[in-house]
Formats: sequence, C-alpha cells, structure tokens
Amino acid sequence: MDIPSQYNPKEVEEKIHQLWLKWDCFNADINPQKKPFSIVIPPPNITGILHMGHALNNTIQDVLIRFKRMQGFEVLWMPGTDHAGIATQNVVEKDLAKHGLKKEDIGRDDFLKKLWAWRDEYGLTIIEQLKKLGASCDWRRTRFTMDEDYSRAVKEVFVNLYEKGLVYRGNYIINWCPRCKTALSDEESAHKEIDGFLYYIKYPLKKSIAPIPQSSEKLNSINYQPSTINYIVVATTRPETMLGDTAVAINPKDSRYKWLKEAGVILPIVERELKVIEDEAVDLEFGTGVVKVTPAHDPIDFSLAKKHNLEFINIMNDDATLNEFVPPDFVGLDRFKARDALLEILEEKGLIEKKEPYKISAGHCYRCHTIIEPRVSLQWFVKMKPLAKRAIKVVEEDEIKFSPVRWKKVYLNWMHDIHDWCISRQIWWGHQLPVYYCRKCQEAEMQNAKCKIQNGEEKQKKNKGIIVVPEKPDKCPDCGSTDLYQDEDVLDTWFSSWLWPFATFGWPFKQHSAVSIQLSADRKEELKADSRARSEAKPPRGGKLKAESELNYFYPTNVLVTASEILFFWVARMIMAGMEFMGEIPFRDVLIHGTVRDSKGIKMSKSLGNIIDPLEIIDKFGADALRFSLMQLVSSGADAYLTEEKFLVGRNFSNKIWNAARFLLLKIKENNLKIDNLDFKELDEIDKWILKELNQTIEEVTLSLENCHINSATKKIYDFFWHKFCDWYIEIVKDKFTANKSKVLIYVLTNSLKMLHPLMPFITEEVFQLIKNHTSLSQDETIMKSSWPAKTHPSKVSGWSTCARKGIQVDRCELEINKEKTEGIETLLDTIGQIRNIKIDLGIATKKVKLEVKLKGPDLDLWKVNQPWIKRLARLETIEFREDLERVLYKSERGELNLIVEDIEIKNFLSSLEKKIKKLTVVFEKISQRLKNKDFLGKARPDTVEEEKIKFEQISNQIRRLTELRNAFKDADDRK
RNA sequence: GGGCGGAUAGCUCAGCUGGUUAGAGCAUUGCGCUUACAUCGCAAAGGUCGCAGGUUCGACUCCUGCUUCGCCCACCA
Repeated sequence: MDIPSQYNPKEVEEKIHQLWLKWDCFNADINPQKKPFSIVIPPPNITGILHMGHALNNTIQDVLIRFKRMQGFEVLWMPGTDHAGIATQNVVEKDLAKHGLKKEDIGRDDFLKKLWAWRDEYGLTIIEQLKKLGASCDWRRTRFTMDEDYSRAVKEVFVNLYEKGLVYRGNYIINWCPRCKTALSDEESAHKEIDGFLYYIKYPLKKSIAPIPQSSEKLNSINYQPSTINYIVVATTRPETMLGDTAVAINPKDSRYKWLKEAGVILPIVERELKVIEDEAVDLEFGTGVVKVTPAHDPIDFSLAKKHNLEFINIMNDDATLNEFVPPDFVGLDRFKARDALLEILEEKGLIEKKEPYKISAGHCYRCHTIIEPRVSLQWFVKMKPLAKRAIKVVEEDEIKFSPVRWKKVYLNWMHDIHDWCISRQIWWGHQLPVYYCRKCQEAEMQNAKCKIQNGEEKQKKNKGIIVVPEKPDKCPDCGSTDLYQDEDVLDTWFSSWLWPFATFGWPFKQHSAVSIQLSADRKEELKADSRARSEAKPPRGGKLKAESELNYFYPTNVLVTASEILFFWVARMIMAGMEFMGEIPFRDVLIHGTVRDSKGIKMSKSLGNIIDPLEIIDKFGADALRFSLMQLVSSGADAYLTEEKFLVGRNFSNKIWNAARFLLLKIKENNLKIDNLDFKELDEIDKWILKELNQTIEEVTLSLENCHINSATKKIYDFFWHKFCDWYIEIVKDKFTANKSKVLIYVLTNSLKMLHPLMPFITEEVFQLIKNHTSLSQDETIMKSSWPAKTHPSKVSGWSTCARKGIQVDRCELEINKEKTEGIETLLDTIGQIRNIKIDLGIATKKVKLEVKLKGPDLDLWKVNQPWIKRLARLETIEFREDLERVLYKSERGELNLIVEDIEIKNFLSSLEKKIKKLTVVFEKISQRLKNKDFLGKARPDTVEEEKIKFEQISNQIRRLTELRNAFKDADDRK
C-alpha cells in the first residue's frame, strides 16, 4: 500500500464518515452499565447554511462528545433543527414574490404546503453540512421543532401555563415589525442608534395665558412671549405619532407649567383637545419639560395612559401606514412619508420651533432589520416573574454553572428584571395557538386592533368563549355552539425551542413520571458529586440505573454550548422551562464561547460580505484543519478573529501527523518487521524520555478537556506531537529502527492519535486504520470507540490486544514523571542545540566537524551509547571522549566541549558570548539586589528565598563559565 | 445612563491562586532538498506587558483613576 507524502483530506473524510455510520459509532441508547453524558445541539434554523459560528459551536460540542465517548460514557449528542418561524416564512415569501405572488394570494393552507415543501427540500442542508464537519450526533434522533410529537409538547405547555394563569391575553404595547407584520418580543427588537432629529413642535393653547414668570432664564430658554403665551413646545423624535396624541404631560414639580391645565392644549392639524397630566416620569431637564403622550405608539406613554386613564388611538395599519384615525390627507401614507408631510405642514403653519440633530435609539427587527413600531395590540403573553424564580435560584446556587463565570451575573441581572414575554406572532409558519373561540360567545371581543381601544388593560377576566385545549373541541363548553374557530396566530419560535432539552426525548408522552421523579433526584445527587471531578465513567451507584425512559437516563444534559447572543432568547428560557416542567435543571454547565469575527473584528455576516465559508475551508484544507485551527484560536469565551491563513496551522499539522505515521509505517515495511504486540522491552534513555513526556501530556490534555479548556489541550498535544515526538524522538530513532523501537513509536503515536481524535477525527481515524492494516496488532475497530489514554504503564492501557497486557518488563516507576531519570537526556538534547548554535556562530553550520568532549560518569556513558544520532543531529564527523580539551568552546556544570576547526571566525562567537553574559548579568543584578534586601529575606516565604539563592548560584556559575570562555578567546584574539 | 470584556513581540493570542531569564504560531532574517514531511528542518532577531498612581520585600499578574477598542442591557420623549 502506498502512502502519499501529502495528506489528502478529501479522499479520506467521506470514506471515514461512511465507516463510522456503518459501525454505528454515533448512536447512543440506554446502557445500564454506563453513565450517560449528553448534549443537545443548539438547533440550527432550517434556513441556515453552515457558517463559521456553527463550525465553532459544533466543533466544541463534538470535541467534548468524542472525548467523553472515549472515556467510556454512554454519549448522546442530540441533533435537530428549528423551524425558525419568521426567518423561514420570509425566505419562502421571497420565493413567492419572484412569481409576483403574496402569501395571501395562495392562502394559508397552500402557503403552509409550500413551507413544508421548502423544509423537505432545504431544511436538512445544514445537517448534511454538520456531518461534513465530523459532528458525531446520533442522527437517528434528528428532531425538528415542528415534528408531531414536539408540536404536541408545545401545545401541552401552552395549555398548562394558561391553566396556571401564566399565559394571558391582552392589549398591550408591543414591538411591531411593519415588514414582517407581526408582534415581536422585547428580545427580538434590537436597539440600535440611528441619526435623526429632535423636533420642537408648538402645540397651541386653548386659551392664551399670561403667567407670572418664575425664572427669567428658564422662560427664555423655552422661548415664549414674556407676556402672553398662546402655545407650548413639545419635543419629539417621531413627529408623525402626534396624530395619535391624547395628552401632554408635565412633571408635578415643574413650576414652569402650573398654568397649563387651566390653559388647555390643542393638538395641531387634528385640532383635538389634549388632556394635561402630571407625572413623575417626565424629566424636567429634557426638551422643554412638556411631553406629548401617544398611548398607542410608545411604551412610556402607554403606561402613562393606563395610569391616567387616557384614550388610546392606534393610528397605524399593520404595515405602518397611517389608518383612518388620522386626518384624510395622511391616510395610507407610510410612517416616514407621513412624517415628512406633517413636518411640511407644521412648517407652513409656523409650528416648528426648531430641530436638532439627535441620536435615536430605535428597535430593529432582528430578522429583517426594519425599524420597529411600538404599537398597542391584542396579543398573548407569558408571565415571567413566577417562572424566573426557580431559574434564578439554581444559578445563584451554582447548580447550573456558567463558563466564563461572568455570564452568571449577566443572566441574573436579566432574570431579576424580566418582563412578560409576548409569544403570539401574526405569521403562518409555526405552532398555531391551541386556542379556540366560540363565535357566538365572542362576537365583539375579537375587535381588530385598528379600532379605538378604550383601555389597554381590558382583561378578559371571564374568558368567555375562549377555549384553550391541546386539540380542537367539538363544541363550546359555555354555550354548546359548534361554531368554533382557532386563533390564527402562531407561537414565537422560542416558545418551542425552550423545551428542547426534554421535548426532544418525547416529553411528556414517553415519560414514566413516577420513575422520573425518583430517578431525577438520584441523578441529581450523582451529578453533584460527579460534576466537579468528572473522571471515569463508572456505572451509577449500585451498578444499575432504573431508567425506563431515555428522558430519565439522559436528562439533565451535561453541558450546553452556545454563543452569548442567545443567552436570553434560549438559555435562560430553557432553564425556566426545565424547572417548570421537569422540576429539574436542563443542563449543569453552560459553556459560552465567543463570536466569530473577521480580521478587523467585525462580526461575520453574509450581507457584509466578510464571511469565511467553513465549507470552503473544508474543501481546501480539510475538516480536521478547520476544527484544529478553530479550537486553537478559541480561548475561554473570547471572540475569534479569523483569516483564511489561520487555517494553515491546522492543515500543516494534519500533514505532520500524516507524515509521522507514513514514516513509521514505511520503515516497518522496509525493515520487514512483524508487529503483533506492543510488548516492548529494553527501554533506553530516549524511550523513557518520550514516554515520560507522553504521560505528562496525557495528564495535561485530559485535565484541560475535563475543564473544557479546549485551546490549552490543543496547544499541549500540538507541542508534544510536533516538537517532542517528531522533532526529537523520530529523528533520533531513525538510525536504529528495530522492532522494539517501532513498538514504542506505535505506542506513542497511537496515544497521540487518541488525544487528537476529538479535535481531528478524520485523520486520526484514517491513521489508526492504517496502523491496523500495516501491523498485526489487534486493536479496536475504530479509534472512536477506543479508550482514552491513561497516564500509566502501557500494559494498563486498555484497547490494546491482550498480548499488550502481558509480559512487559518495564517497571511502572520508570515511566513516572521522574526528573533524575531523564535529566541526562534533557541535558544532552540541550547540548545539541548549543553545538548547533556554536557552529552557526563559527560560520560552519553545515560542515561536519570533529567534536571533543570532556564528560564523566553517567553522562559519558550516555554520550557513548548514543553517539550515532548525536553525530547526525549535531552534524558531526566524529566524537572523541577526552580527559582534557585543547580548547573549550562550551562549558556546563556537566562537562566541556570543543570543535576541531582550523581558522575559525571568532568574531560572531565572541559577540554571542558577550550577549549571553550581558543578558545574564542583568538577571544576576536583579537577584543579588533581592538577596541583599533585608525585607525580602525577612518577609518572603523561606522556600522562595531558598529558590532565589539557588538561582543566584546557578547564574553566577553560568556567568563565570561564560566569562572564562570569553577571556580565553579574547586573549587569543588579542595575541593575534 | 448602567454593566461587561479586551489592551503582552509587526500580526493573532498563551501567561492558573503576585517571585518566570515573559512564551507560542504566523510574518521577518540567515542557513539547509540531512533516511517521513519545503504543508519541512536548523537557528536568529523582535517585548520599559495601554497610561498614571497605589498596595507589597516584590506586580504583566491585586486595587484606584484615566485613555482606547468592542460588546450587552436600559421606557432620555
């Protein structure tokens, strides 16, 4: 079998993926012998195509999933997609528009058919793309938020909350998107600053008045006639809303306008008399101190109106054109056109005092970015405070932990100040409200929001004719009429997503509730004990888990991985839903990662054209390269700034792994070695060194992954593999490629592959299979199901054939991290570096020269034994061991060395010595100052002082040796 | 208006609970096709750790203020 010298991910990835599917590697089922570990995927929108954010998010999850799977947990990664109500409807509407059609033209039923057709055709695109990334989800379970079971769960929840009095219907001011023509929740309205103007508009008084000035300064500032006043000035950023004004408000403390009530105010153009109200909410400092009040189109005004019992006039249609409640000239005009027209008229009438440029913070629809219009309308809401209570507690008490921790505070702040959630949407794609109306009972109730609403409150206390049940009833329970119709609205997408961690398991229909409660407590205990030091995957206490249902077995899930953007949308609400419906937290850890940005720090988005397409990266460099580079860049929740070249690191590393394996396997073949066990004997110094390094790496990488510090795990394994294993061990071993060596090589390589597997699943699997094919070792079927490396003696590592378990002569102690055992090798490696340096200084970098060394004891033996590769790596002709050297070029506490060269160029050598001396002298000074300081000696910890003293010794010696060398050469140089 | 995060080599970032000769990758500069890998090897250069105070025997690490970039929340019309 030929192994090409360059790794070709394209050939490998698809093949490997098929293998995994064939071997059922992704599937998880209840297994009483194992502890569960589960993650639910943040379901991507069916409109989504894989972008870098997904790649990042899902790679993190897959790394944890694969790691835990190898650790022996029964691992479930639950996949699925979100119907994404508004987003999907928009996409299909656009499609229709291409044919010149509106959804109304084809009607609700046909439109929904089109939506389902669209979903069937494109809705699984992103799932296929996730597979390319290597995501090891249990694809059999792929859920969709509009699956039949799932939809039933959504309805159950709605009905349940309604019955508890936590879902209610009412006329309130909500965020209205005039383009999507639906209500939105507060979270779906993103506040952004836009440039606008603050207009100062004169509202005439009913009767002129001549008040006694309180303060001439203030009077001047609002610029009215000193004697008689016949208008007041209000400031507004949205002049068109004045057509819906029903009052003006002042602060009761404001002495400037005490007379206003008496004078009366007339709304210009409309010529309606406005009420004058007093309220603390009015800011004396802002504008003129007089506020126009538009109850139906402004949140503050809305609450003022409720408090002061004002009239609500909704002046807008659902597309933000003005309706018939405004003067005829304005009817049908778009809100911004109306604004211009109105300003023009006001200008003509001399009613505009001034306008100032002003930054307006306006809500924008998070789906189409249209400016939100606050608007009173009849909607359904969820009362959040009661739900928040327990969700706050579990986070406050760290039952659910955020990482990085700072998000805990963000979460709690939001939760403490939570507002009711508007959940009805005036679109067609989604879960239609399980609400039925009796036409007979309702009659006047269902007045459209277009009409005047007397009072925004207008609670339906009796709810007569409103039937909230999961399935359509036969007749009205009140009057027995069969003339029933369902509420047209659908639920907010997030009203289904918040059930994701348990509805995906078939809740509430597949749950054995009695068992559930008991087991939940059980599991909770376990998780508590386990979570901080998750280690081996032992079966639950008592060795059996009485899980009749998957929900009981896999819920609560272990960790939720997400970006901060959906903390409120989704994470917070899942916690509330979990507590409310399961009585238990949905996940124990929340891992919040950063946002993917471009090189300038701007969030990647298609509209800005600054995206780097992960699929393109996969195509060019491979999925492993993409994954590795992303994981290397992601650090504890910080944003990642990406450029295409950053993926080269991953690509190059893939190639390095490939070639290390290639070399090993070619050598085995070349030397005709038959490897049927890993029963390696006679470990020499260098073997012990690499095994020690390996053990240490295993320890560190495992710990990092346990703590979800993926990037540090990435760095450690990278450093070990490339700079220890490839740069040194493989290079050294080239000379003497024996069966025994090849066993060590395979052992180290395989363990490295295992550690790398969560990060780079494809190449590690491919190489794992290659090793199997090139040797006679009996190994696991797939690396995916092999066991995670343990920091231990090789014989104790499971996953190897039984032959690997017996007869290994190595004392376990020898492989422990033991400084003395490998110090000789470490010094030797360091010395080789010194020789290389000296040769460069002397200008003979590539020349093969003779080396003389003066060594003693174990070092001498070590050098003698290892001569061949020392010569090769340091590029030496011969090594001579002598009692005394003619000349010394390098000195350490362990020995001296000299290179035999004629006419050496001493200048560089000397200056490099000087430099070293200078650098060390600076440190030396620092340390001696410290040691002279009485306070330091008295107050610092004794062991710190001791360390400093040792350091002092070492550095003095180093300086002494270097100085001696320097002087010797300087003398010689001077004599010349 | 509140809150949060970042500011360390030219670039992107590590640096845990205060004591390090402050690290890595990329880029740069030399040298090198040495028995896998030029998607490579060997080496070099490059940092008064944003600024100013403070605490401390000692601060890149802790505290305060400032500068600057970026996020999130908020009913200043």
